[in-house]
Amino acid sequence: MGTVRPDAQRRAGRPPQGVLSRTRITGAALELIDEAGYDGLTMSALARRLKVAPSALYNHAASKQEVLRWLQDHVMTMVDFSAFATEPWADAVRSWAWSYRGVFARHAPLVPVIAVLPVTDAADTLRMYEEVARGFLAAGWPEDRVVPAIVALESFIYGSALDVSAPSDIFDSGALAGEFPLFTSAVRSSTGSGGNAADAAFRAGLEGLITGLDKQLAD
Amino acid sequence: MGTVRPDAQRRAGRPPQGVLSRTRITGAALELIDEAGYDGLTMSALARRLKVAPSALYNHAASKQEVLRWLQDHVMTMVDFSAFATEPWADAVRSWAWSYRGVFARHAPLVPVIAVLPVTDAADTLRMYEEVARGFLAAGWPEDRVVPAIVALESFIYGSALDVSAPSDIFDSGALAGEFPLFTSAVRSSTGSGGNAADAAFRAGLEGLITGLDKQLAD
DNA sequence: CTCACTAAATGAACGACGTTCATTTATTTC
DNA sequence: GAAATAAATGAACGTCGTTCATTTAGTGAG
Repeated sequence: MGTVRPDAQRRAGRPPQGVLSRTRITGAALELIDEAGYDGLTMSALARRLKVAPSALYNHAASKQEVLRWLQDHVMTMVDFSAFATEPWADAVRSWAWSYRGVFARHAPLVPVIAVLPVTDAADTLRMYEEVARGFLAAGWPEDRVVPAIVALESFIYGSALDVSAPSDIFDSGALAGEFPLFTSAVRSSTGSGGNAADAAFRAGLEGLITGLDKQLAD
Repeated sequence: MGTVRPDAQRRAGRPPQGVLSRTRITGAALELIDEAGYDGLTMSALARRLKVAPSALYNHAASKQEVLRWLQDHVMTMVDFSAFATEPWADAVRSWAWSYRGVFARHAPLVPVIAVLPVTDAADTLRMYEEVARGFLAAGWPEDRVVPAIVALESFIYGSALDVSAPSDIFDSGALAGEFPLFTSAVRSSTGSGGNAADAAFRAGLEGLITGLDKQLAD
């Protein structure tokens, strides 16, 4: 009897073929974030986009935290670490770090999530670490110093990713400028020289880290 | 007629002497965090501790965000930057950075707040920046490179503070260990050598940054 | 083939949280 | 002394993450 109603609401009960999956949820979450930012990423909005009731999500993800974990692992695939296979260590680190920061600057709210979340079962994330570790070892790093060095670089990268999303006038001392003349003047003279402030800080720190770590290796 | 009832509930209307203030709200928030962590820091819990209705808080703070801003500024006073007045640049940076990281490791949830929040009207925060800037200038840093260097150090410090609050088994590759042998082995050999993993990474990165930045200055 | 079991959807409901608003009372200002 | 402002109460709201009973479809054992 009933004709097919394409946009009709789904009846209750298990649908003929699966509607949801980790992949589809992660994809929808990414689209949502691009359109509405992380504030727009709510379980309801996610469900709406997937044309599903919010509670249906909980048949696949145990919590919103888990969705964020999937997201983090997926976002990690956007980081370009290919240079470790071809370039010398310093160049590879430089290219990897810029890519890494760029990706997470657009996903700053994930940073606190990542930093605290175990990497277990995050295959894509582990893939990156494996290749980066290979690059360090190939450059002659002793095995026991590889992970601390990577963690140090990552800490800098995460902090810098947060810094990118800061407003450009973050250091505006406002009415208190008179009380803090040295700093106020230094802020002016660094922004005055053109170019993005966050980029300048990242470049300075990254180059410092690269030469500093390299020097540690020589000792 | 009515005897004084010390623990009686307050009547509506403005009380004879002020009950709330920025200082008292910030203090109560800190106590609350110490006892119940940042998850326990809700406007209701804050109000309860101050023996006040939740809505009363909004006569003083425009939002919870503003309370966090106060908190951030207050927490900043716990950072010890006194070494800039007495020690040589590298030693001062080292001592400041360790203190800074230590403080914010205990206040990791503030990190994303800080990184995005303008410093305007945060007098205590500006006080620190002023003194740090003075130290850099005294060490011969050109004015236009002071702020990028400070921001680079801060980015590293914030990222490292997040790292401290990560679980120690964050790099446990679990069932996937077989697929990523180099990284898995490197993780084992770095944790095996005793000592705190986060501390080792922070030390490596900080020393790298200090020598790297110092070298940039020489050029 | 059938029957139990499991997977996956709906929709109603909950509790917590941040926040707003009308109201009341005290203090400050003119 | 009157008017304006500051600061409290208490009720209410909307959103969000999450749970649960219910319904339906696929799956596997005998």
